Amino acid sequence: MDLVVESISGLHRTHCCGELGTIDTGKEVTLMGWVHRRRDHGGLIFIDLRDRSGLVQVVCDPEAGTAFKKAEEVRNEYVVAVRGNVRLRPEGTANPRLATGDIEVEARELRILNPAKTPPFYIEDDIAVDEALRLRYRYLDLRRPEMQDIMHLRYRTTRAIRDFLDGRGFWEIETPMLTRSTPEGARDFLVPSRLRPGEFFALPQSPQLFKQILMVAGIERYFQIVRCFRDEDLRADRQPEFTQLDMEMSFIQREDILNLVEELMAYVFRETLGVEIDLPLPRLTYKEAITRYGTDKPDLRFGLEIFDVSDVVGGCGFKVFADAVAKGGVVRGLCVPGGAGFSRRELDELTQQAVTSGAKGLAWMALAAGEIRSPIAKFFTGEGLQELVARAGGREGELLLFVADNETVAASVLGSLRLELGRRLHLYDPEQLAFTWVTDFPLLEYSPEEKRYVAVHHPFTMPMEEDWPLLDIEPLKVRALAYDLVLNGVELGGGSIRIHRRDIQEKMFSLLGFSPEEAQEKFGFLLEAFEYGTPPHGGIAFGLDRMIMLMARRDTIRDCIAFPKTQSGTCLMTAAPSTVAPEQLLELHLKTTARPAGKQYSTGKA
RNA sequence: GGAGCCGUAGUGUAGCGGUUUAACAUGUCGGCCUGUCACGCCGAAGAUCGCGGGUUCAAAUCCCGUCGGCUCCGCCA
Repeated sequence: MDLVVESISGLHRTHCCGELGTIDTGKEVTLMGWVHRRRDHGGLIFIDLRDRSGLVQVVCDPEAGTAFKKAEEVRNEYVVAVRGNVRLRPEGTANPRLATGDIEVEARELRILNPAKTPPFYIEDDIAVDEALRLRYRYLDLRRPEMQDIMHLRYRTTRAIRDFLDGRGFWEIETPMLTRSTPEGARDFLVPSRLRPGEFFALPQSPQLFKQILMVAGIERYFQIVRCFRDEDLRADRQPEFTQLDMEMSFIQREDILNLVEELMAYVFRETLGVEIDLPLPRLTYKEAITRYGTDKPDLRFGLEIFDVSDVVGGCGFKVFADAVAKGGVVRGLCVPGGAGFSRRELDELTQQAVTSGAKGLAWMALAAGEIRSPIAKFFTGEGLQELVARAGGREGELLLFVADNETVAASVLGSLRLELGRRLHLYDPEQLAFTWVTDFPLLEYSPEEKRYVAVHHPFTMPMEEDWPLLDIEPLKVRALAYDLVLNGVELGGGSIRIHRRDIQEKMFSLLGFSPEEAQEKFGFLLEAFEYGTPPHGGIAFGLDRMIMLMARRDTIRDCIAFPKTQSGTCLMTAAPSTVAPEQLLELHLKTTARPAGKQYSTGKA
């Protein structure tokens, strides 16, 4: 029998598959969806019909006539309409693993609305399939329930954000996608102007300048859920286009923003996940975070804090430690529970990781029963050893790890070891949500490449008032009114109180090495706006994709974006980017110096 | 720009110099089957081992290059 594709006409969907239950017994329903699976018993055919809401079993009996005939033709992922009656399943055939497992739909009419090719992978959760294939066939990947759940979670999250902010008097305002390239920050994506030969727009890295100008404009409370673009290399949690929740408020101070954001987070997590977040959220200063956790985005799901023994090893017999302290560095370490039992190989791996992240070496002491095993124990007196162990807080069965270096290196090495050990030793509950604020970031850091100071946050960040006197003396010691929100070791977002005073802004530019002319050239429109009555203001921006990633417990934001790019910045479904017709380039007054050679985006198979 | 891992029927894997006509599972196709739900049973088809070059009597297997995917460093105010 030739496959007959039929019209939807005359049929109206009455229910969704997943919402049917025993309460619907006896009703005539019309369902539309995809054939999830077909079980053909020769004289009886079962079809699991799937739509966005779930699955329901459809039974086709030979007595149903043409419906049975058509059920024989149907294959996986065919799009069909079924009209029939809901009935309780016969005694003993209910399926408790299926939400609709107590009932089934007895097909009276079956229409094949569209056939389908056999998909390259299963349309179900937990598939083990090459991600490239999923991206090539993203529309099939997105049919899988777990992906639909994430897309739905994302929608529910943005809806909750809008609800909350609307209730707090925020207005959502759109800002341009075609804007001006600005210095500082990431590499811009450029868009050539056809009407202005040789000139370019840039896609926004964030709406930063526009939202500040909206404050000058008297909007007072602005937010936007907005696409941002940064032409930098990709990571599991970084895409060239990503979505920010961007906010800005006038007439507020830091506390106002932190409090508001905490309530926002509590609201969103309650509404979407049903999770209660304890407020207020913990706060760490940047300095505390670096000292205790070795990073400015600490994972507070577990302790394993860094200790400092610099003052007790100053004059010790172990030259590596003593020299580090003498040169103004530090000796810090970790006290690893259960680590005394680590094998030689495990210690080598940790050492390797320490070296990879910048350490010159890793010293260790295993606090075994009644003895201390350590290659460096011999450099210490018995008393010195006791003091060291005591200061590290080491107890029997534990392993002490030491890094001696300058403060920056020691922090980053121990920070990465801490994370690795946390993972290895299962020191935390993966289900836990540990938020923390990190505040008081430095205003500036020195860039050896550019041989000048650069803004840690951005050039419009307000220095803390009590540090203003340091601006001229020790700029690197100036703290900023900048803050990050961190969740489980992931930077969710960051913001600052902005400079609204001209004199401070000028000081900032001069510290960054901009002459007044350069500042005018680069940010003139903003500076001009600031001359017309700028309210004190500040704001914050969140990476929505990362937030969804953590809420959905995924390892990459690619799973939280409907159509993401690969690590090399391409789209495997559309094969973007691509070459364009020579006429297009001509219109844009462009000539390329390169020609992409033998580009191939298929997965290698036809 | 750099480091590492991966690439074998549609899919997931095995094979890692020679008893291989490249194996297994699953999917696909055909037949049988009236209570299955990862249905079952029988049968069949399906792979230029990502691509190019080299070493060798002999390469899926070793080497080099290249393309693609992933992780990380640099980069990401």
